[in-house]
Amino acid sequence: MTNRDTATLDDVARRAGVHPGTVSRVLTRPGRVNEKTAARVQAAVAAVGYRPNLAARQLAGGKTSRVAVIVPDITNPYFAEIVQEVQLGARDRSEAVLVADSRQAAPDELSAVESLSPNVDGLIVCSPVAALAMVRDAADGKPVVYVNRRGRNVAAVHVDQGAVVTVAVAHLRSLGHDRIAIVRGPSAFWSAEQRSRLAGKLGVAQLGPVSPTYEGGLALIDEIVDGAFTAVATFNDVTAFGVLGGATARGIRVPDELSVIGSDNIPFSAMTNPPLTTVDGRARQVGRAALDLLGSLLAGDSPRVVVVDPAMVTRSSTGVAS
Amino acid sequence: MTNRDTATLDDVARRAGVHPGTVSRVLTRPGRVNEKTAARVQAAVAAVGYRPNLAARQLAGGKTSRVAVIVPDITNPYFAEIVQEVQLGARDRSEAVLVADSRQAAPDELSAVESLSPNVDGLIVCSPVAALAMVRDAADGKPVVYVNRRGRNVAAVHVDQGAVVTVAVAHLRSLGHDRIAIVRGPSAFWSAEQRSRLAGKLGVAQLGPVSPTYEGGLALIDEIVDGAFTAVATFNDVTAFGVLGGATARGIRVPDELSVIGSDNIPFSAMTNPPLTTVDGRARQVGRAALDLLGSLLAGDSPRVVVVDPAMVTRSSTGVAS
DNA sequence: CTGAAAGCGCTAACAT
DNA sequence: ATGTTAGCGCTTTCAG
Repeated sequence: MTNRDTATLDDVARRAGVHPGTVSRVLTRPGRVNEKTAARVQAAVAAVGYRPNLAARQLAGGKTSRVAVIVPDITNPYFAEIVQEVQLGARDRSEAVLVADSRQAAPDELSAVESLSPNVDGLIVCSPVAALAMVRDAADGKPVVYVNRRGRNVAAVHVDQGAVVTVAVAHLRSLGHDRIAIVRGPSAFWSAEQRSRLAGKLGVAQLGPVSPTYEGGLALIDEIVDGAFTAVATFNDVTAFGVLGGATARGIRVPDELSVIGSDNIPFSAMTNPPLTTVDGRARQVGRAALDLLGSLLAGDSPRVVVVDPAMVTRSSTGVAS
Repeated sequence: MTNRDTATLDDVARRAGVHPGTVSRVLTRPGRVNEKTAARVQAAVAAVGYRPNLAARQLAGGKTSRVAVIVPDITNPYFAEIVQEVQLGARDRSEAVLVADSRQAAPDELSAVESLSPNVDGLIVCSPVAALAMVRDAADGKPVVYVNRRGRNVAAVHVDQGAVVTVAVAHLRSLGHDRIAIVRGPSAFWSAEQRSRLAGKLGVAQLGPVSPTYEGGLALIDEIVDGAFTAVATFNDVTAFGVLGGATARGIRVPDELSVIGSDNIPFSAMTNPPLTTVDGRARQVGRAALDLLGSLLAGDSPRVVVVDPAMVTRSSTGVAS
């Protein structure tokens, strides 16, 4: 009916015949207490089914047992997988996960960080578009891990963007293509800028920038035809779907007349017709690494950067140059 | 650098020249305080940039300003859209959103509800597979809204499952099909059972049950061929993608030889080849309604059930019977 | 309508 | 190694 009375720390203390302070120590600082009393306390905890009151804990000690994840679009399976992985990992550390969707708008991103940070132990910010200094300020001292963005002296985990381009272009060249274009993503994205830089070095043509959506890809087909490209590497899988759609609409056969390669390897990329060749962005690995990194920050380590290697996934949207 | 000192309620009180208790009243029970003092307090709040400490608020008063959403699979865009919509709405009510992914396993679902409920004002549980009574118990008195599941005397918002079947079958029949099959979803799903019941009444053949995944759909193609069905309505879009994939693999042309109709209308369903005809499950509307309903529960209203009408989305995976 | 005082459940300094 | 004592910042009685 109503709340069954929740056992409190004092209840545990009473049952174990110790002072509440001791129970607290057992629960938060293992080792600083006698083994036998600790055991007795643990038994009492189990016996009464004690569950710590997080609000009280936060108020007294500052620890929230919550982390926040901010994503540009939870509807994009790449980020959904990251969130899922973070949530799984967090569950194991008995942390809850707050999520906010920034719709890749800097103001929303900042206000999410600002409103969430007082109530979490740390934050994971995916593909931030706001200036890193502003995000840091908004986080107000709480540790933050950046995903797919790096910066001076901040913790980050990101896919090796240079490798994404290298690997895609190498795949295409091995198929005999020499009229290759890569599609630029929005310039607010760090990843887009990184790829663009490398594409320049590789002497590969660049299309766009376009928004990383189906429509963005669809709109590209004219440029592709006009440029007589035989192969195109898109910014992400959804954009690749758009290119595929545009090709179908124009009667261009993939991969016979045009090779298309995506990026991310979202599950749906295996379900298109033809199945999409893509570069795996390792969403799960990224999510897991981000949480681990946040954990190490929380433990007092200094910021590190984790670079994740992408991987070619060859399916049927790429073929030998005609 | 470190936390810029956060203004406290006492600071506001001091600045406004009133007692802290009064500030609290102004903030939580508008109307119970003199207009002029209220205005003065509001001014002080703005002046010092006061932000309430949620932990303290929860400890003292019980309100958390958080809601939890539990989904079976955040990676499924149908649920991602619901979550996105809930988060958007929650932002407007300055509530934060906790999310947990239950992987459609009853134990995970229950433990998520149990661990989250003490720290939220209410919960939205999507497509629960655990018994409703157990979920209610796990929620320990916190209001819960069920999505796509109904039960005795509980608040719920769900798509009219009967209409999903009716609409799909009507569409197919209008195209001249009379060898129609519907695909059953897992029997733990309320929606699956509802549809199955109606399919029985409609005299439509039933395939499965299969898991609501790509693989589930893929595996169905033999049954479809063996049954000489000319049209199939799947449990959700992802399953439809599997059927599409299976058809392609067997050289069966869609829609010429087989009409396929999905359910949900996830964005990707417009991006397949051919684009999928499907029944829109109104994810955003469902998400919004769930949050509103939770709000009304929180306001003290009694549980209601909101039924959302699905809508036919005709694209190119269905055609006239051959 | 507003001031005063108590206390939510816990952690962290300080004692012992 | 454990007991003791203060609060954390807020809401909510209870007075007046």
